[in-house]
Amino acid sequence: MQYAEVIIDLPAYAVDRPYTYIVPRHLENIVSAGIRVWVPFGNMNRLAFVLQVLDTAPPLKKKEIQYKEIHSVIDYTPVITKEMLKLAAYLKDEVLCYWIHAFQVMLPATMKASYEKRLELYPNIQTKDLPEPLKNIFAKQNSQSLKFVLQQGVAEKEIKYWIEAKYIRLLTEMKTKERKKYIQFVVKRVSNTVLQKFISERIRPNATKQRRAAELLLHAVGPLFQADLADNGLTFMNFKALVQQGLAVIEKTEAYRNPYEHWETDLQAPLQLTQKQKEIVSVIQDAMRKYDAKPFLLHGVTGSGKTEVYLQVIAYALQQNKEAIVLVPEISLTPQMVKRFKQRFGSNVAVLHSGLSYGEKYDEWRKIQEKEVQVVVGARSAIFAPFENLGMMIIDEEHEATYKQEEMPRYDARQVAIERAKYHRCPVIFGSATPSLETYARALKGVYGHLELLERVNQEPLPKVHIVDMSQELRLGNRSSFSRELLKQIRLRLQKKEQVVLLLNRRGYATFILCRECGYVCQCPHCDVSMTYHKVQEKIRCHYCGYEENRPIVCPSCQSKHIRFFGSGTQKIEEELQQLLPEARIIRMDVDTTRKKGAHEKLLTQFERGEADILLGTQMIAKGLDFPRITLVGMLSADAMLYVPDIRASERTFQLITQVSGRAGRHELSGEVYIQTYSKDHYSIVHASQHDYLSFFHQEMHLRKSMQAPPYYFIGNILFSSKDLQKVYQLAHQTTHELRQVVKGKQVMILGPVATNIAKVSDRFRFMTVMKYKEKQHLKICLKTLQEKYKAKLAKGDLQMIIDLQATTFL
DNA sequence: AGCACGCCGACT
DNA sequence: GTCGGCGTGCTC
Repeated sequence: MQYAEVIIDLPAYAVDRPYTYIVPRHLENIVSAGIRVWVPFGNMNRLAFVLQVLDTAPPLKKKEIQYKEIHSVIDYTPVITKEMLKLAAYLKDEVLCYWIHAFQVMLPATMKASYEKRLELYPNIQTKDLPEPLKNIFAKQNSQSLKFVLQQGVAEKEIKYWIEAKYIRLLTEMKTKERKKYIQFVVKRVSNTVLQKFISERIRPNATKQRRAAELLLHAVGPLFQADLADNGLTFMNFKALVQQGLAVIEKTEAYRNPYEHWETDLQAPLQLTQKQKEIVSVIQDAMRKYDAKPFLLHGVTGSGKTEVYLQVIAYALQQNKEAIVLVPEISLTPQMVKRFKQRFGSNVAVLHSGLSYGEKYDEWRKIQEKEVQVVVGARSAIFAPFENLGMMIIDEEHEATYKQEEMPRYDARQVAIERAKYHRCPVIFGSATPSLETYARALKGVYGHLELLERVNQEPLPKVHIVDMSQELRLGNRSSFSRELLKQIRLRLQKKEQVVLLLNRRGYATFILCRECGYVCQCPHCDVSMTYHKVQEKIRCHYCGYEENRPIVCPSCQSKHIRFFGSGTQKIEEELQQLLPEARIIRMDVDTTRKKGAHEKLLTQFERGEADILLGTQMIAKGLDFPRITLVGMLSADAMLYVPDIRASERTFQLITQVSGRAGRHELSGEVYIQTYSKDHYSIVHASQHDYLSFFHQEMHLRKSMQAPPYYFIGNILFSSKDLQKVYQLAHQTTHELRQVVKGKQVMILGPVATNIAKVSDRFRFMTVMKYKEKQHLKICLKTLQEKYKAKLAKGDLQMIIDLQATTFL
C-alpha cells in the first residue's frame, strides 16, 4: 500500500503541516512528489500538494482516526520539482510562512484553486416536494451554486433541512483557471487526385464556398490555419462537408499566447565588448565552468553596458546547455529590456511579469516547465522558474525594493537566488549602478566577488548634475514648481528639438484637500491618511486602500466654499507646465495613465518616435529608458523621498537621483541634469550630483553603524492588526513582552510596540514591534514558538500578526 | 428552557 | 476555511 504526505491548500497555522492519505490502488505510481491532488479534508474537499510518497504509513497519534483516500490527481507530471520542494521547506523556515504560500508563489496564479460550494439534487429525487424557490431552481438543473441559492432568498435553515432530509447535498467544487489555448487547423486526408475528383463530380455548382474551400485545400502544401482561411474569406464551417466525407479533418493543437512575437523576428548579433567587459564576462564564465556558487556584484555606472555583459554570459550558459534566469525590477516598465533579450535569443526566452494576462503568464510558465525555453526574464517571482539545469542567475538593479515581496510569503528574491545557486552550484550576478549598502559591504568583505564597470561604453562622460536651491527661488518670489533655471533649460531643449525627462514622485493632482475656513482635511474613512485629488475623474482617492469619492465642492464639515487643494502631483504639474510652455508636447506617465494593458509601452514608443518633447512621470520613468535625444533630466523635488520616516530614505534618494540622471546623454548628445531641492547640502544629494557612490557609501555606513541599522544589524518587524483596537493593543503588548523575555541575553533589541505611522489602514488598527538583531536562528525559534502559542487566537481572521524577519521599509 | 453568539479546536 | 461543540447570557 502506498501513502502520500500532502500539504492542504488552506492558509492557516492550524493545518500548516503534512497530512497522510492512502493512495488508492488505481492511482499507485501515478501519485508522486510535486503533483497536485484532490483530497477530502474535514467535511470539505481541497487541493493538496504531495510532499512525498511513502510505502508504509506512519502511526497515527489518535487511534480513532482513519486515513482517508486521495480522491483524484490533478497533475500527471510534477508541477513542483524536487528542488522546489526543498526550496519550499527552506522558504517556510526562513520567512515563517505557511507551506501552502511557498507552493503558491512558485506557480502561476491560474493554477491556484478556487472553491465553490454547490447544492446538488440527489438523482432519484422528484422536485415536487420541495418548497417554492428550491423547486424552481432544481427543476431546471440538478445542481446550483450555494451563493446563487442564497441570493434567491432561500433561508439557510431551509437548505439545512433539505440536506438532512437527503433531498439535496452540499459539495465543494474546485476549479483552477489554467486553460491551454488551442488553435484549429484543417488538413487533407486524401490524395490530390481523389480530392480533385470530388470537386469536379460531387460538389453542387451553387455551393461556391464549399468549392472554394476544397480548392484551397487542394492547393495547400501544409495545414490551413484560421489566418489562411480568413485570407480567402472562408471559415472552418465551410470545410464541414469535406470533413463529413472523410476528405479532411479539423484538428487542434496547443498554442502559446505570445505577446512578444513581434520582437522575435530581427535577431541581433552580440555587440563588440570593451576590454573591461570582456574581463568580466570571462570571470563569470570561469565561475560557471568551476561550478562556483559564489555571488558577484557587478557595479556598473549607468550606460556602462551591463546588459550586454548579461547577454553574453547567458549566451555562454546556453552553449553549455544550461539555463538562465534574469530578474529585472518590473519588466513592463522596461519593454526596451525585454526587446533586447528577445532580439538576442528569440523564442528561447520566456517573459514573466505583472503586465501579462493570467493566461499569458501561464503559457510562459508552461514553456519553462516543458523545457521549451532556456532563458527567463521576469520580475521577482520569476526567481522560482522551474529550471533543472540552471547555469546562472542575474539580478539587475539589485538595490530595488521590489525584490522583496511585501505579502506572504515575505521572501527576498536575492536571498532565494543565493539559495538556488547553492543547489545548482552556479553563479549569481547582482548588477547595479547604485548597489544596496548590504551588497556593496559584502563585496568589500569578499563575501561576493566584486566586478566593476566604472566608465560608459561610448566613453561619454556622465551628465553634469546641477543642484537648484528651491528656497532661494522662493525668496526671489518664484512660487511655481519650476525654478527659473530648469524652465530656461527646458525651453532651450524645445528649441533644439531635443527631449526632456521630468521626474516627480507623486501621482494625482493635489496631495491633500484643506478647508481654509475650518481647517478640515479630507481623510480616507478607512485609513489614517489624507485623500489625493484626481482631476481628470473629478474624484478624491485614497492611495492606501483605493477608496474614492467625488470631489467636494464645499467643505463637508462647515459648508464653506473656501476648500482648496494643496501639494502637487503629476496631474497638476502637467497642467502647470502646459500653461508655462503651451507649445510643448507632454506625455504623462504614472500609475493612472499606464493602468491599461500595453499603455506603458505605447507611451514610451510615442516618446521614442519623437511625438512628444517632455516625458513627465513618477519613479517608473527613472529606470531603463535609453533614448538618444534625451539631453535634459529634471527632478522636480528631490526632497520628497528624503523626509520620510524610513531608515533607507537617504539611500533611496541617492539611488533615484543617480538612476534618473543616467537617462540623460547616453549617446552622441551630452546630457545635463537639474535637481530641485530645499536641502541642497544634504550628503545624499551632493554625492549623487558628483556621481560619487563610494563617498556616499562610506558616509551612510558610518551613520547606519551609529544607528545600529542595516547592514550592521538586521531589522525585522511584527505588524499586529485588527478592526478591534482593544484586541490588537492587547495582543501586541502581550506578545512583545513575552518575546522580550525569551530573547534576553541574546543580541536582539526589541522596540515597541507602537501604533504605526499610519495608525489605521482599511479600517484596521495597526501596531508594530521592531526587532534589531545580529543572529537570526535563535530569534526565529522564539517567533515560531510565539506563533504556535497564539495560533488559535490568530486563526480567527480578524486578529493578524505578520512577521517580517528582513524588513526593508519602515522605521 | 431555548437559542443566539462567540470562542476553540480539529481537520490525515 | 469551515464546522461542530460548548459555555455564556439574554429572552420568553
